[in-house]
Amino acid sequence: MAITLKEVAIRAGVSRSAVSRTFTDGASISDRMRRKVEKASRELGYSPNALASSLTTGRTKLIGLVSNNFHNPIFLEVFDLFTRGLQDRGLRPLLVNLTDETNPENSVRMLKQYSVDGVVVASSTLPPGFSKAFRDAGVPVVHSFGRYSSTPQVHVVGIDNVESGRMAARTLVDRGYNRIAFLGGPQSATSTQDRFSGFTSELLTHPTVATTHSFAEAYSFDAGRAEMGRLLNADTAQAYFCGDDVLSIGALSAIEDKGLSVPDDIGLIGLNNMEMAGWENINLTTIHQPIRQIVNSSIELMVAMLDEPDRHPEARIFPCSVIERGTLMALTKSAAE
Amino acid sequence: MAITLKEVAIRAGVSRSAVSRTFTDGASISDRMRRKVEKASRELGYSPNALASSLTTGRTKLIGLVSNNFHNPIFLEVFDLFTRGLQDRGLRPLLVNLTDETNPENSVRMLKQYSVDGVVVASSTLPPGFSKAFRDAGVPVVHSFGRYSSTPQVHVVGIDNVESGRMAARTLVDRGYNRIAFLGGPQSATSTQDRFSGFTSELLTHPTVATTHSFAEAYSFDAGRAEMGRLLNADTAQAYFCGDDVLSIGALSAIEDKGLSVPDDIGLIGLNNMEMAGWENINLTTIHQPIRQIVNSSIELMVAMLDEPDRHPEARIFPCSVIERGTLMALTKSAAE
DNA sequence: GTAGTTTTTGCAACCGGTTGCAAAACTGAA
DNA sequence: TTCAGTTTTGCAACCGGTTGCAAAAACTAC
Repeated sequence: MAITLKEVAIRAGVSRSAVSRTFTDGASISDRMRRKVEKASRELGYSPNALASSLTTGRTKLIGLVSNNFHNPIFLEVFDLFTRGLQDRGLRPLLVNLTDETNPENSVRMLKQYSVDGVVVASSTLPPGFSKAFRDAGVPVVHSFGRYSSTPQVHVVGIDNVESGRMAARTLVDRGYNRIAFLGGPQSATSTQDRFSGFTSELLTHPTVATTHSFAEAYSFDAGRAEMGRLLNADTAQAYFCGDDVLSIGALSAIEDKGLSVPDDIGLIGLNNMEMAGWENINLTTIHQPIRQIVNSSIELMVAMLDEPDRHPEARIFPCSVIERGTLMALTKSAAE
Repeated sequence: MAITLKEVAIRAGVSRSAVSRTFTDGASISDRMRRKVEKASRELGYSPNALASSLTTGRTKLIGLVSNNFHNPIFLEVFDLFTRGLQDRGLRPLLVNLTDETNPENSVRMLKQYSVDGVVVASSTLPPGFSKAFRDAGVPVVHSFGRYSSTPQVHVVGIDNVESGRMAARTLVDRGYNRIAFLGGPQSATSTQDRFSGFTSELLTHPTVATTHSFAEAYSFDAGRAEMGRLLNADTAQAYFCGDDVLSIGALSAIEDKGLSVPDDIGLIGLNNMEMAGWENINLTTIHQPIRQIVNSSIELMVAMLDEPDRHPEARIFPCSVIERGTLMALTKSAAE
């Protein structure tokens, strides 16, 4: 069906090697020969079979893009950035959806069968052990939005979630709130765990501040809305740190349903700074996570690893910052209440 | 580096064919032999190279998943459904992001180089000519969310966008609105064009109803918000049909910013019935597009085509229905004003 | 024109599998 | 035991490319 190198060789009246070399840059071939081959392949509509060549070169330019975050709209942007960034470098993302799958075995096997050159794990919820499984299988791997460690076993690019939790706690305390709560994503997510741990550790230095916590079932609008709906029946926190903007926005919706208002009745701080957070009628105070840098840096790291697979594992951590908007009460010197 | 069939053969003391046949179901091999081979491969950690085998079998189980809708959150669900559905059938999605790319040539070439077994174009904005390019290149293709035609040149699965436009117009007219407007997605999108054409054609039968139209720059919250922001300064429509829920929700936000209220000041009807549309504080009246069925049906069609590539092109069109919520004024017998 | 050097070319083996074919091994009936 | 029929096995060619190597061709300088 498709035109092969052999057919081009015959038509051009040259050896198969000559055709191959025409399409391999850096190969030794004369201009005259190259022109002959190019003419023939143009006439036949030939284009080389990337998979066949991968057999001998050992490179497929296939990159496994593994994720389980298919409900947080921020990940649509993440996929957009990843796919375009990879494409721009001639790499092809083989997408693996891990929803409902927690162990790496199957994905590792599958991606090895397809001889991917590397794997990007794009997930804020999978544990480090997950990406380690790829490393152990000899596949270059970078974990984007993964858990920060000072002694990384695997390349990690993201933010320091513990610090972001601290930052949120500090911000709430500075505003004078003294009954505050953590509304996290799924408890099994490493990002939730770390944000929570930073949040509570920071509060140890403020023993007068009362704190509670709960977890939404997923990083999604609806989960945030549902969880806040429940909390409003019982909880009495003055302000919440929501582990993600989607949770905040879902929560906001639940608060409005109850006829309460933000920030007058309840304060809210999110994390991510997604586009919607900036809308006038949402106007969410939030912690900015530099998605674009994280993705680009992950891609660069991946590309670097293709040349140097045994590169020493590295953690690339980007700083977060508080984006002041309108869902917290104004900064005050003294504690409120 | 990775274990090959040959090494397994040596270890098991059998021929290479025997190993190959062990991993090919339907192949003629005795139980005793199979056990020997399985033991050896287990010991070595062998798993067959899918790409090498594709060379002789002509099947890669790779499916190109081509889209340019990386800003409409509904597509995160679409990707979720596609990737899981394909995975469940042993197929691997090779994701192609077409943002900023309007001609099919490059994608066709690239996907042929990777010998994909088929291509799913998941886009409501690409013209039919785009998917035809794949068919012309001899690649099985199904266009999901594509333009309906009674004489399809290519397999199409989706809704009848023209009819959905008519449905929206009818709904608005029935509610008694007589100054109504169309707020579409990008004008270049086929779905926008068709919804608009259905909308206006329906209004031909209601000559007393005044109508205007405009187009957002993208199918995104922000584009809807921006466009409605502009319209509120000039336009005087009583109700809008927004070509997508994201536009409606963006528009809603702009309306609230102006201090106007829905449906008292302005009526709104969307399309898609995304999850957020059901939130109490949004409560959007909208036209339901059966995403899940469309995706599943697309996958089934794709699978069928793998066995029967020359299948006659088919259009699978799913019906839409109006979901009554709170952004239109109540049904009335007489025209309002 | 010759010898030495560099570039270009084709041969043939290889990448990691599959598969048609004929020989080998097994089966069961006579 | 023999023999036809069936199943299992290995050989060798093939899938569509790449690449080391040596021969051929093209330069270079004398």
